[in-house]
Amino acid sequence: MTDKKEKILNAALELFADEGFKATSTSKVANKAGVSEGLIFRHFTNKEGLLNAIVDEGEKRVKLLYADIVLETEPKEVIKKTIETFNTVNKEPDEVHFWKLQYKIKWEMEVYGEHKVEPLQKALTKAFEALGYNQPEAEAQLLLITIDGLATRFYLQQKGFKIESQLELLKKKYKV
Amino acid sequence: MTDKKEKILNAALELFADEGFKATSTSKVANKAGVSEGLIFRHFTNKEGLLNAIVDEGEKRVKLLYADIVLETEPKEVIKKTIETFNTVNKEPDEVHFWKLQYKIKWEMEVYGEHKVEPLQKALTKAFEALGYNQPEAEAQLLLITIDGLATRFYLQQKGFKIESQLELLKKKYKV
Amino acid sequence: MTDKKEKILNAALELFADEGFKATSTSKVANKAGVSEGLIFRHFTNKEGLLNAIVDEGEKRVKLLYADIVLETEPKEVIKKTIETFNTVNKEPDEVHFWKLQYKIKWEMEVYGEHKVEPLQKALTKAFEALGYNQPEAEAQLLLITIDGLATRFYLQQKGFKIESQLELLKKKYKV
Amino acid sequence: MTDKKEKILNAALELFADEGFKATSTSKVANKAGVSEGLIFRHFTNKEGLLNAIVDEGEKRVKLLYADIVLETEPKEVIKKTIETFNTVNKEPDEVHFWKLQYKIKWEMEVYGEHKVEPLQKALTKAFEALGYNQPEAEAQLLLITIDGLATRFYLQQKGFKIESQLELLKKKYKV
DNA sequence: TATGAATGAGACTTCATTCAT
DNA sequence: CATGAATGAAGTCTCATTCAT
Repeated sequence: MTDKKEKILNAALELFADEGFKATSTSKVANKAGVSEGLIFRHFTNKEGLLNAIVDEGEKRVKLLYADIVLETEPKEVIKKTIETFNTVNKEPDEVHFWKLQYKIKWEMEVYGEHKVEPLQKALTKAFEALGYNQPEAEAQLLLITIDGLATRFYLQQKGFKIESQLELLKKKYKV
Repeated sequence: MTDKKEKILNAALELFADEGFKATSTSKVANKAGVSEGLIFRHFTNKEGLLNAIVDEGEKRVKLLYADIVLETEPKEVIKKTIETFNTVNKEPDEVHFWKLQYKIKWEMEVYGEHKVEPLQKALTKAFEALGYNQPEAEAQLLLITIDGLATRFYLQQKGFKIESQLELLKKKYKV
Repeated sequence: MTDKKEKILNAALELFADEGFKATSTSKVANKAGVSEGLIFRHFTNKEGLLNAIVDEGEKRVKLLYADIVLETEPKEVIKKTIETFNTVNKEPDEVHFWKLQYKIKWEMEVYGEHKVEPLQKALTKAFEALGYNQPEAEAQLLLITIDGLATRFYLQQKGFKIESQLELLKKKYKV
Repeated sequence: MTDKKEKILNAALELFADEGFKATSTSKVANKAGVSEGLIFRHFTNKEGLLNAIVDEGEKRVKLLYADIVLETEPKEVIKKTIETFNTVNKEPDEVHFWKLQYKIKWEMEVYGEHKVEPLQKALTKAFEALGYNQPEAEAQLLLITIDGLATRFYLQQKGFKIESQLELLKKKYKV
């Protein structure tokens, strides 16, 4: 990957995340990347190709993120790690743009990457089952949705919203 | 409100909700409304004015929706109604576009209409307090966020996502 | 048809004929027509739509041109008129661009409007048959191709090429 | 001539012939030739240089083609060979692209390489003179134009167009 | 009130060409 | 000789907005 290609990717990530895909012009991306507009198309074919490159790159990160949790055998640990992972990772300053983009895309493109979460959801279901919950599958889904909701808030209005205390409350509720 | 003005409003609501604000051209709106493009500007000044008209109209509906809950005095009833309101209202076929738009706007415009929920959040806080929860404020926020997350899933229309059973599970958890 | 729409059509006809379809930019057309570039697309959707509008308009003229010949009953007159029509009509100053474009398009788009000439070819075939030619169909085709070739020369290099004398020679050969 | 230079030439010939000069991008040529785009410019300076190289190369072939005819002394043979040459040569599968390109260029660049045909035209004029035709020069021109017209049809590939029978008919007309 | 022709800015994209390696 | 990254100008097209009627 050349230096300029990377610069395009980074500029696009930040702009797409902040202003949305449609609202970000390729010229704005080129400008921010310090690159000619044409280069975007030489490297990514399309504006959409640029988006895909970012999303694909993200897919990898998500898998990496879940890998650790999925391998966990202790039920309570699975739940705890699920909650904590989101607390720590999503806030890495470098990654905020990336995650914000993931959320933005859900709405702008109406693509909900369900398949990405599936392994995690299965691990959680097993954990709730082991812990004797009545509807383990529904519990797993509800927990993920709740965390998703928390992340949504976090990315939309960082000012004043303390995600940590909410995650602590969650942990108490699940006794993990 | 004239007949044509209303038609514009409805067409815009549907298109903004389905394709997003930026991605919807005024000509598409005019087309769908069966109206000349110029008329949009006579009635709403500009494209953003059209969006505002829709959002303002929605503000009223939201207040109406909460009015009932906020007046409730029985703590458990407050929680129960909060959960149920979302179950019933958001699914009225005619209103789906409206609510979907609300969610889309949150991301596209990064405007989170927190003030709209404030009265509801206060009522919930009081309810949790009355029921002896340790962190009533955080509890209220968490519940609203969870419901928000459920609604998000619902509007993104994941096939097979049964919001009712999730809401039932929620009610069990809160024993309401 | 509004004034400006007509101006676009005329400018495009002239430019397409002189420089070719691909080599003529829509901005050049707009410029020559004294019109904003966007108007081209409002009226014709596409650059290709603009071309089609011109070609369609031409289709009508071609039919009109043949109408007279096709109705002729005297065999020799059919042949004579076929030759003469091309001599007179194609040279009407206003029409030169139009006919040149027709020839250019044959090559640039590789569309040979065979169907347009069919009625004329049939009339010619009948005429050659009546006059006792051995291969009337082939004769008809050959005559049309020859005239086509003459027109080609005429439009490509007006300077010095005397189409009239060639057409006179043709008439002598067919004794009409 | 290096291997790669030749490959560029061949790719360009085919593409220019099929899609036209303007419509063929240098990148398409490079792609088809299996060569880097830059190499085109090292070898041919610019896109037009590439076209010229092809045309020049063709000039030689044309001269070669006519050489035989021009040297012929028997008048009827001159005419016969003129007609037959086009029948045989233009259809050599490998050469179709080359000849098609010649015709395309006539229209796209409005360059009619009259000088190329001059020696042939002179030879034909002399032949018609010897055979006692009234307007030998005009006859020579008309014959060439007719053959040109036939070739045009042939290269535009009208399905069902049998150039051979047309050329046979021509030969009968000239009694050769 | 309502239309629809018209505009100008800017969007995405293509492309011939240059240049460091 | 050969590559491929990079550029800048230009091309097609979209769109919010204006305005005469």
